[in-house]
Amino acid sequence: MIYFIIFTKYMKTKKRTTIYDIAEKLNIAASSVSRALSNSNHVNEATKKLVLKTAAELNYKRNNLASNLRKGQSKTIGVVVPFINQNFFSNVIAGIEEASYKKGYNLIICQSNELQSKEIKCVNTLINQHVDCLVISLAADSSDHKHLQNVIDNGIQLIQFDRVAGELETLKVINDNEQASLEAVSHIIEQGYKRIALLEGPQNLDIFGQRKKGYLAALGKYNMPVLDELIIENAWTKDLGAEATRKLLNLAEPPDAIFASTSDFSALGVLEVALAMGIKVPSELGICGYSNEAFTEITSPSITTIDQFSVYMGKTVANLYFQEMDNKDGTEVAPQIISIKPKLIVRTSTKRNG
Amino acid sequence: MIYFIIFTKYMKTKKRTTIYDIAEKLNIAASSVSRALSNSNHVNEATKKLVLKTAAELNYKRNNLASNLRKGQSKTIGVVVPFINQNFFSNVIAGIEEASYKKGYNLIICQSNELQSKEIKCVNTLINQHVDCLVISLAADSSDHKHLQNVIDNGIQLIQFDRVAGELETLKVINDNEQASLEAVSHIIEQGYKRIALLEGPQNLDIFGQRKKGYLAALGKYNMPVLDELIIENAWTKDLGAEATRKLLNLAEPPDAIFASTSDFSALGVLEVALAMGIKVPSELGICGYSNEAFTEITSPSITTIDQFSVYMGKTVANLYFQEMDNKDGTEVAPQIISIKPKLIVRTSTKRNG
DNA sequence: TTGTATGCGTTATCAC
DNA sequence: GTGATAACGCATACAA
Repeated sequence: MIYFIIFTKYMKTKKRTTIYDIAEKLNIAASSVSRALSNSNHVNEATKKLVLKTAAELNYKRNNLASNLRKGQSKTIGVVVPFINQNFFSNVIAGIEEASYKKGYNLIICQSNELQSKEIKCVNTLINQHVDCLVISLAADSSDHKHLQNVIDNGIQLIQFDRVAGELETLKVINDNEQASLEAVSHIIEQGYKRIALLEGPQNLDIFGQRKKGYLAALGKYNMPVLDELIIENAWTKDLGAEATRKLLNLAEPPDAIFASTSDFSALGVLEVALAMGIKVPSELGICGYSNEAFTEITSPSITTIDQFSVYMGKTVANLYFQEMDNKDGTEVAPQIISIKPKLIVRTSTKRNG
Repeated sequence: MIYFIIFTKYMKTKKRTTIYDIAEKLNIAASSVSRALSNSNHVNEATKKLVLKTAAELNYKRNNLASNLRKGQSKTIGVVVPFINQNFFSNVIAGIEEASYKKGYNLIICQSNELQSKEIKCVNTLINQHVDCLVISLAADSSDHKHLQNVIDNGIQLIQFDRVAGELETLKVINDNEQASLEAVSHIIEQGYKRIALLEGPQNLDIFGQRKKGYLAALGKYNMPVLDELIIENAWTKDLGAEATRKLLNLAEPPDAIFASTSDFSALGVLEVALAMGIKVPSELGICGYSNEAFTEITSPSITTIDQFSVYMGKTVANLYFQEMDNKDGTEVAPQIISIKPKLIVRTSTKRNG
C-alpha cells in the first residue's frame, strides 16, 4: 500500500515526454518531430513513421497548452448556462458536445446559477482560458451586458442561445417563441376554451416577452378580450405555478384553461392543484406547458406542451460557429440569427373535442 | 452592417493586452506586473495598486494558457460520462462544477456515448489538455482499462465514480449499491410480496453486479428461494423493461413484484405494461426502480425508488480531489474509496400494507 | 526535406 | 522591492 502511494507520487511529478525527448532519441531536430506529429507534408515519410513509432513507445502526449499558446487558439468552446442539470440545458450541451467533438473541439462548462454575478465570473474565467468561442444562455437576473461586450472585445466569437440579449449584435440561436406560443394558444381556443390564463416568466428575458406576445396575438386573432386578471407574473417554477393556480381558480370568474408559458414544471404545479381541488382536466380546465420535459408524457392526464428540439439546438449552435470560422475570410456573411421553430405537442390535458 | 462585420474582423485579430503592455505603460518590468497581478507580497503596495488600475483600464485578461504552461498545471478537471443529458450524470456534473468553481477550477466535459472507443478518445484528449484531474464513469461496454492506466501514467489524478473498474487502484466515489438493493428488496418482502423478479443491467459493470448481490442477499435473509426464471438480464431501458415485464407476467407463475435494479426508466416500462395489462399496482404487482428520477414522484401510482444523492456525489468527487491535493506532501493517506449510502424512497408502487 | 532560431505570455530564479 | 533573464512545450519562418 505504502509502495503504491509512493509510486503515484513519483508518477505525479514525472516529467512527460516532449518532442525534444523524441528528437534526442532519434537524433533529429525537434522541429522535424513537430512536423511529423502534425502530419505536415514537408517531412520524409520514413522519418514520419519513425517519429510516430517512437512517440507511441514513449507514450508521448502533445501538450495542448503549449501548442495552443503557440498557435494562438485553444480549440475550446466555453459554455455558460444557468444550470447544467436542467433538462433543456443539458440537452443543448449534449448537442454542442456532439458537434464539437467531431471537429476536435473541447467544451468548458460553467453554470451561472441564474445569478448575473456568477455569470460575470464565469465569462471572465472563460476569457482567461482563451476559449475560441463562448456560448451563453443568460441568467434570469441578467440585466446589463458589459461582460458580453467584453467577450467580443477580446476577440472571442460570442454566440447566444435561447435566452438572448436582443440588443447585442451577436450570432444567436433561438426558438421562435412567439410563433410557438401563438400556435399553442390558438389550439387551446380551437378546443373551445374561453377564458385562457397566462403564467408568464421574468419579462427582462426576451423569451418570456415573446411568449406573451404570442399569447396576445392568438387572443387578437380570435377576437378574444385580454383579461389582466388572468395574466400572472413570474410563475415559472412548480411552486409558483401552483400558487398562481390557486389564485386563478378562486376568482369569481376562473379561467377554463391555463397556459404555463414558462415551463412544464409550472404546468405540473397547475395540474396538481387542479386535481387536488377536484377540477377535471381537460374537461373543466385545459393545461399547456412549455419545453416537453420527459414527465409531461407520463402525468395523468398527459400534458400538452411545446418541444424546443434542444439537442438539435445545441448542434446548431456549434455548427454555426464552425460555419462562421470557415467563412471568416470570405465575403459571404453568415446569418446573424437562426430561429428554430418549436413544435406543439398536443396531449390529453387540452383535448376537449375529438 | 458591413461596418459591423469589418469591426468584428478587426477585433478578432486584435492582439490582447499582455503584462508587457502594462509594464511598458508604467515603465516598470514585466516581472513586477506579474507579481502585482498574482498578488505576491514581494511588491510595493503602491505599484500593486497602480498595476491593478491600469490592468483594468487596458482590459487586461491573463492568458491562462501561458500561465498554466509555465506553472505546469491547468487548474482544470476533465469529466467523462456516458451521456451529459442523463439526469444522474448531469446532477453529478452540477455538483462537481459547484465545488470546483469555488476552488477556481474549470471543467472540461466529454461524453462517451456508452462507447469504449469514444471513451478512449475522450480520455486521450483530456490528457492532451493537461487536466489536473480526470473524473470518469465508465461506458457500458468498457472492458479493458489501459486508457485509464494511461491517465495515471501521465501523472494525472484519476477518480472514478459510480461505474468504476474495481481492479484499478484509484480514488473512487460509489454508491453502496448492494446495501441499497438489500434494503429495497427487504422492504418489498416485508410488504408481503412473495415472488420478486429482478431486472438486471450489464454485468460487466460492477454496479449492476452489486445490485444483484443485494437482491440475492435479501432473498437469503428471508429464506426465500432464488428463481432463475424471475431474473431478467439486460433490461435497463424503458423498452427493455417493458419487454421483460411482458415476458414475466405471462409466466405460468408470474411475479408479484418487480425490482428494476437498473433504472427508473426500466421501472416506468414495467408500470406502463402492467397498467396496460389491467394489473393493479401495487396490490397485484409491486414495482421498485432505481435513481429517483423526477418523474417517479409524478406517475400514478408513484414509484418506489432509490435516491443516489447525485449532486452530493459530484461535490464529493471534487472535494476528494482537493483533499488529495492538500495532502499530497503529507503522510496521511486519503481513503481510496468513498461510499455514499443511497436512500430508499418508499412510494405508492410498493405499499401493500398500511 | 531538415535544422536553426525565435516567440507565444507567463512565472520563477536570480541578482541588485 | 525591483529588473533582467530563462524556461514551460510547441510551431513556424527562414536558412541550408
